[in-house]
Amino acid sequence: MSLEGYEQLKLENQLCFPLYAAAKEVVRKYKPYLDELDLTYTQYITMMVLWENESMNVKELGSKLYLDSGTLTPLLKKLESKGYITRSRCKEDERNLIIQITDTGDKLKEKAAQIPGDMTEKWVNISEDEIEVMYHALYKLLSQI
Amino acid sequence: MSLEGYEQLKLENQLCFPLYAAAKEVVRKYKPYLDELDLTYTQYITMMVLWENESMNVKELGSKLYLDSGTLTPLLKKLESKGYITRSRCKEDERNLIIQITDTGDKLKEKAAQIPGDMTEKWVNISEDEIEVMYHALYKLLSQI
DNA sequence: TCAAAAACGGTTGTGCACAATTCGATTGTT
DNA sequence: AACAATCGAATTGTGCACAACCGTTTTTGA
Repeated sequence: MSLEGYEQLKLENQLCFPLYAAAKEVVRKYKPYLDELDLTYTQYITMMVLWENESMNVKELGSKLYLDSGTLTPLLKKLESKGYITRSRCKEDERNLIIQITDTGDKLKEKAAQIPGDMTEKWVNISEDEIEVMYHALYKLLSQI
Repeated sequence: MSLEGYEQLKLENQLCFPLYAAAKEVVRKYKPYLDELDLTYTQYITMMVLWENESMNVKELGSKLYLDSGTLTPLLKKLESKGYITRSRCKEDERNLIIQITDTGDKLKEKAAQIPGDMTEKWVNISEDEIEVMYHALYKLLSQI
């Protein structure tokens, strides 16, 4: 151990590290619930966008999810093979791939509806105020990209 | 679109999603700085633990980083091949693998020392109070695992 | 004492993430 | 009309993350 100092390089003095670790842990907590829907977390948030918008192209989906085609292309092919969505080229502009939710995919919404409630029960000890502050700070951070 | 409702299933009503997305974006912001050290973000936080503790086994490292051997084993082999650490079995208990930082690895600390400062400049618009609240809420969340 | 259990790290397989590049379709400009 | 630039998605390659399982070493307890 060389002398002292370098306080700023300690894990405990970073905000970024608990952000990174907590995000992973929260995703992990979702797993048992999502297993029942045969969805991963990333597939789940993709379905969330599609439950609100029956039809979107990959670009729009990516901008809402902060994901690019390198992540979405294989993921969407998996959702298609599960029968939850369809993938088809746009007639007016063949560059666009139109993602549409199927009836099967839409029905999943009913089973998924209880998940957010089950999950918030896990955020014990974290007050409404804290959640509010975090929500706004995180979106501020996301807006700066 | 089936009727209305399902408010809880909207992306914008989730705390988990901005947490997941912001964590990724922050890691991405580190990349240009870490490229200069030939480190990825996960390798960087691993080195941070080792800059504070010259010698640790994989288990201890994992519990500090919230990572398991499936992630750490290949990562540590890469750090070894870069010459930043050494890997050797513990004589007293052959089950343990001792990770030790090398002189080269320790020197990296000097170059890394400016990164936290460079990064905090990017958290513009987020107040000290908000950072404080987030820090404690995230660790509360991590403690509940 | 000695077999069962636990601990530790490694391996395998799946699924993201993301940078960089490629490819075909479309648009803008001359 | 022609062609360069742009756009949207796909592809390639690297590096996590994590569950599930395995092999070896150590500890435990009947």
